Amino acid sequence: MTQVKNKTVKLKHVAEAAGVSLSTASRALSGKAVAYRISAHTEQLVLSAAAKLDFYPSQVARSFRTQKTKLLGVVLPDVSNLFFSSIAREVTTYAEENGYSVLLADSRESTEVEQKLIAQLRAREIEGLVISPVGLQKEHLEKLHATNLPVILVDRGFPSSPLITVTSDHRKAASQAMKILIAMGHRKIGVLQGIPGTLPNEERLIGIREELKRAGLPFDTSLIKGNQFSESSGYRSAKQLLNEHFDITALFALSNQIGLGALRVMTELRMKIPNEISIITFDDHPYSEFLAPAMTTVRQDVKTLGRMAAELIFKQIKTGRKPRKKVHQIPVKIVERASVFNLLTSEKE
Amino acid sequence: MTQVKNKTVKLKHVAEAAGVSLSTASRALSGKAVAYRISAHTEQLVLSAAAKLDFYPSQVARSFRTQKTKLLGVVLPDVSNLFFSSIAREVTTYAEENGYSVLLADSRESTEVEQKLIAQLRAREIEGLVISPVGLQKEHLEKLHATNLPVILVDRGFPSSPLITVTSDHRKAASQAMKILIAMGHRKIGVLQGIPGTLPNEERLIGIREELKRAGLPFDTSLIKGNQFSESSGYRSAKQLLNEHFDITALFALSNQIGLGALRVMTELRMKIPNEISIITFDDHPYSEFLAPAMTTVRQDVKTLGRMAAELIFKQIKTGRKPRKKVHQIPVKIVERASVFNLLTSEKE
DNA sequence: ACCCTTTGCACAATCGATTGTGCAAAGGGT
DNA sequence: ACCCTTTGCACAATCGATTGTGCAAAGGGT
Repeated sequence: MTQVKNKTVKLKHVAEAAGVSLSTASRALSGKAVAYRISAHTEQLVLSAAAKLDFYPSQVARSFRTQKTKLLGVVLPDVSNLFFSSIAREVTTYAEENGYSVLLADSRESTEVEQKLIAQLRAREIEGLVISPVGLQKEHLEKLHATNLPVILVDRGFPSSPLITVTSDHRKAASQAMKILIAMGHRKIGVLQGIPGTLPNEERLIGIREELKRAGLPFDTSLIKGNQFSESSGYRSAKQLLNEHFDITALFALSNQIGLGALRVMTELRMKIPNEISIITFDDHPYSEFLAPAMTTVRQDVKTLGRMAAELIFKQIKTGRKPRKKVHQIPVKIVERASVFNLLTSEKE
Repeated sequence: MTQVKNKTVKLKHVAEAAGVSLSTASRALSGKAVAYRISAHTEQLVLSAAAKLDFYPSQVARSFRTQKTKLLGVVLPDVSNLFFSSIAREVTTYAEENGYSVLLADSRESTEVEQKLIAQLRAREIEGLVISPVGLQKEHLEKLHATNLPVILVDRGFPSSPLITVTSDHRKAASQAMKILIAMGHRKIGVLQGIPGTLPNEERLIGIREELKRAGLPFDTSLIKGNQFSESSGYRSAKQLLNEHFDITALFALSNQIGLGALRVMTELRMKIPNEISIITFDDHPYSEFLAPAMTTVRQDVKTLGRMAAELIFKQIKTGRKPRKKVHQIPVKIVERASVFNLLTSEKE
């Protein structure tokens, strides 16, 4: 359907121009000429008429008739965060390659708007949903899942849920980061957490606890602060932690935004990293290596996260079957740079 | 239309359950009870039947009938770049508030895929398009514009085109940045440009030239390198520039990604910023102030860019009239930090 | 009691494509 | 020459909502 100055060319016009019926025009245009024994000659008539009229079929009429929208929903808590926008990019690119379009929505870390957005997307009859949910409630998602709408969760999942999830190996990631800190002699490590109760946060805490235990160190919950994966939460909790525990030597920030908040505190307090305080932060970033000092980070394989989510959703859309494997864990990589001080080899301040 | 285990509840079922006709059910549900004199009692019957059946109307059927999709297309050259993802966020949020959904597409800086994506979006009958085009070709966009589809360009526009554009005041921005460099005593300034021929790039070059002229300095085109707004282009051109001009004291990077490439060159060459080389880069970033050293940047008001694009597109969709003003220029702000060396007050190396 | 207006809803067309089916004409075999 | 198969297309139903219009019943005025 091409709109030229309020006049829309429809299949009817193509059929008339080619001197054939609607059905013949439709079949010729959708490459079904052979299957329906349209002669090569009529096929050409239709194709050239369509080309001349600059016709393209209305997707909404087609969707309506075929009951397939070729629409994929993508819901993210913050599209402007590199972590999520990278996932969005992978998924949209993959979708486009498969002839699907992506409806993108931003839940702003609110379960309430998340639910509204999902309702909107369902009304639009998306064929699948890729979502990084806020992660505190799962009922609305499990209901969706039970409905047979293909749903893939990215990053934030739920323990022992039937929902299919693609996420990093948070536990191992956190434990490895802690291992580095401990190996460098750090004993009192503040944790700047994200949203308590969300899977990434809890898994990371488990990893942290495991590593502390392995080193024979106590798991002191007063060293864990924060309630959002945001810069402001990181800022507040870093400040509070440094206030309450004068002898903290290292901070572990559980997201890039939280890390940013911690950095702000350090500049305000004129605390030198790593000499006065060591930092490791979750999520690598192009800028990480150019920070003062270069930041040691936990790099999630965001490309693979996005790509696997895309692959899983399309497999499900095509086969109509849910994958057996519930949780797909992607390995992470610690990128060691210069933000961790070695308390053992260096002289202490 | 609610799907529960392959069974879809349609308006028909609601009407039957309420014991009314399709038309009455439709009108009761869309709040037209009063206008069509549906009694409060029947209205209630319909509403509770719909609630009980968990009915919601099929947007595709509705779109098909009303010829309104309530769909907005957004096309960006790189969704994962903070500059663009921030625009995406503003536009999607605004769209959602207005009952519209956003179809997001990523052109990967290719005019060819941009055209394909636009064709896809048109086939889906979007009611408006917000696009940051690649910026080298405009014919396909002007054709769209002539078609009466509301189109708003963001960031990259075209000189003397009927297309409505929201963009920063690139000329003034670049000129102010140059003014700072010149005031600090820099005379030989390398420019790491983006895609030549695109409006932001050309406007920035004009601003640069104007400021040089004002200062009585020559505009040396051999000091301008680069062909993409990407990190790799920034890397290559910074390297080349430093090779060919041993006496360059400052670099002006025309995008955040380009700046990243320049930073990489400096670490490889172990050149100290700002002592050995000064840098100003376009586009501010949360990390900019924590870089080594804190980066002086040109901060585009990306929220306003996105918001104004959203406002303009919806005004156009609602009124059906194109705004008279073609180019909406948003002021920028220079954020002075520590990446520019003052050659005049400090001793020279 | 009669007529006119208002109330309260139902009928049926419609949006633009896709697709199962049917039928005439052409072709082919004996 | 007759019959059967194949070729090549057209007819008409259909997807699920919205909306202009019409009509019976109720109400109201004199």
